[in-house]
Amino acid sequence: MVTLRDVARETGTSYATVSRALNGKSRVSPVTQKRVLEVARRLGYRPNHAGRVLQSGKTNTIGLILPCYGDPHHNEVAQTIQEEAWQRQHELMTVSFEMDPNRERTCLANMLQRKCDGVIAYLARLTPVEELIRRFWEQRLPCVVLGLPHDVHDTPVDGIGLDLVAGIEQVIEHLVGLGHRRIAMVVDRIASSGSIRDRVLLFRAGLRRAGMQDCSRNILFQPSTGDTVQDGYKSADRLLREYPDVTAVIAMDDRMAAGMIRRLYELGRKVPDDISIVGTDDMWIARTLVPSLTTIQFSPEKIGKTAIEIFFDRLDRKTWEQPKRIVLPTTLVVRESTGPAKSG
Amino acid sequence: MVTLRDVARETGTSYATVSRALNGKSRVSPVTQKRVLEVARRLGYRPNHAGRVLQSGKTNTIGLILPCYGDPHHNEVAQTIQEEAWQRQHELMTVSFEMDPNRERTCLANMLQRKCDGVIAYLARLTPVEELIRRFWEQRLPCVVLGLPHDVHDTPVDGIGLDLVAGIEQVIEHLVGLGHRRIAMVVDRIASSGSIRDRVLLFRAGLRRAGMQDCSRNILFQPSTGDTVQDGYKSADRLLREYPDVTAVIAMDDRMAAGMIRRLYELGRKVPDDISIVGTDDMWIARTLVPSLTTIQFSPEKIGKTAIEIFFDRLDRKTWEQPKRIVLPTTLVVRESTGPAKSG
DNA sequence: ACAGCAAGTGTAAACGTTTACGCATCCGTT
DNA sequence: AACGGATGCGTAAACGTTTACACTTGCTGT
Repeated sequence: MVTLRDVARETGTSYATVSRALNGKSRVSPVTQKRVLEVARRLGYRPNHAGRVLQSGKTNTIGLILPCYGDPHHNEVAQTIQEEAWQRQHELMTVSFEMDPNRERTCLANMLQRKCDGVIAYLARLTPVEELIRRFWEQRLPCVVLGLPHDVHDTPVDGIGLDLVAGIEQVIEHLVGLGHRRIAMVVDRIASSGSIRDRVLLFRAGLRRAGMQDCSRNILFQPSTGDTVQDGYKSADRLLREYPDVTAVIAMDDRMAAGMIRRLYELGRKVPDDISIVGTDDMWIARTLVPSLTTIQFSPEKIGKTAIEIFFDRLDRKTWEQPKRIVLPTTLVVRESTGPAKSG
Repeated sequence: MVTLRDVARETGTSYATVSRALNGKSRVSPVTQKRVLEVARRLGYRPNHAGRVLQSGKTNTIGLILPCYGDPHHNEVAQTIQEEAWQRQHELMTVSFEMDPNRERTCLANMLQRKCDGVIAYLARLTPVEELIRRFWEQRLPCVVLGLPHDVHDTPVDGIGLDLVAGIEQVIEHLVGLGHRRIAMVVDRIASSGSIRDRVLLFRAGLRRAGMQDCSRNILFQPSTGDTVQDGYKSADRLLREYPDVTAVIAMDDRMAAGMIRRLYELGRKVPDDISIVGTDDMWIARTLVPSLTTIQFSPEKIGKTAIEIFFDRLDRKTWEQPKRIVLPTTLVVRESTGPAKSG
């Protein structure tokens, strides 16, 4: 491994000068600088990250914590964040806890060891990691939680929520307008995102508000196999068996909807003629499926950009008085998978 | 920030003892250890990663470099790698260069600063980063390249390739057996994976071997929008216009195939009745689409596990004589998107 | 009773950087 | 001619760890 000292020896200067020449923050004579740069390149010098971090306290790295690789919506958010981070000369490093609460804790704890300057995270649930979250705040480390569930108004943490109230309201309105009266929601038992629990609650509230009874029975909990599509596939069978009179379904996300549509197709049920399906997240697949999916859209760009904004605001030590909470709007995108309720 | 010294002061010992107590590698009296652990917990001590790395030279982290978040196949591989890494007490940190050759270089260069113990990487092309790759080898840092293109037999690097020769052979055989004589391949102009170029070459060779003429015209290069599905969507229009007599298409990957199928559906063309489509990668979407996709399957588990195996083999300084190259088999999964060629 | 050994702990050095401080040197001004 | 300031660079300290080494105990075996 080539160090500053090696470069210094070869150049005939002190290693302080080499450091200065390479960083360009302090004054060095042009002649020396040129020589240093040349020697450094020739020797293949790379600054040691650990040494640099230890000294400067800055990693120039943002940690992104995801519940799983493979959620297209999260990936799109990651992409935006990556883009913004890159523009501000920061690196993005992503870790996934694969829906394992254990690993979720570990990931957060790891980040507290100063592996990065702060964190942006989708978390499954907040309460089990609240203590860790508090640490971030106390140590003045930026921590932005995405898809913030409603049950954590007291934890001191920045977050970006989604206006699910409005979103679900719109869906129900849309479906009711199409004549649907018996609507169900299909959900993974191990929810990938913290907001799933909220979705269930809000769905119930929405149904009640729309004047439908028997709301509590309208949630189909599908045991999770770890493969959301598969869960959707299986839930279609259960739906037909256990909720035979339902005419419209809201799926936890678009992957689940995709699995359901596939199974319904195999079983000879037509979407939306026999049953209407609404997805969530507006993943790329929603536009592509046949039929294309009616879905609740959250703008990944907006989420990513807002997250980065809050992050760098904190990083620049602006203020640490109050947690920032931003709620982003949702849009219902109507496509082919919803239609008039089957009469009868 | 709480350091070893803080804990030592509070415990009334030296910081060396604290370190020993916490790591448990050296002998400490049970009494002291217990007290140290308790104080450490009370103060909320977290070992500083940079300090630890600087001293020990070990990061216990594997770097995973991907061309983009959002490729489902890569994500599945990432998942397996994550799993294996976790079992061996290593963390996985993922970075994506979003198909930007510039960032690709930067990512690799960053990893050379010892941010992690080594790297597993999908690279777009090897030649532009060959110099960096060589550095890994020289510094005895594990570097496993996935989806290894065929043109880099001389670079000293470990790699896992896929038996595309056999894969494409099988596809052509399958299609020819169904009576197809005019087959095209559709490809992104900016290929996401290094092996795309190979796929094109091997496809041509395969056609030639199968006795078809005019092979050179059978590749449709679709300018990339960065959204592979969109590219597939657009390429369907071009295909019908520019290659009207083609009866079967091999798509660069399943997302592209999905886009094509969607567009063909909108244009009233039936798959596979009017045109057969073959995908690549066997992403989750392949099983879910209507019609489900005939596709070339690479086992993500196998790729991930093999990569990890090679990685840790290197890490334990076994041998550094020769690059390891492993070629994994491919399987053709026949589903609904291919059928008999339309006669006439 | 004393050598020898093991267990437990403290001291100090190292890992590779950045940067405050201080010392030369050089130039321009009086 | 002498002085002041700017410029360039070397010295040293610091960041938080781990660990080799040495030192004190207390114990065993002769």
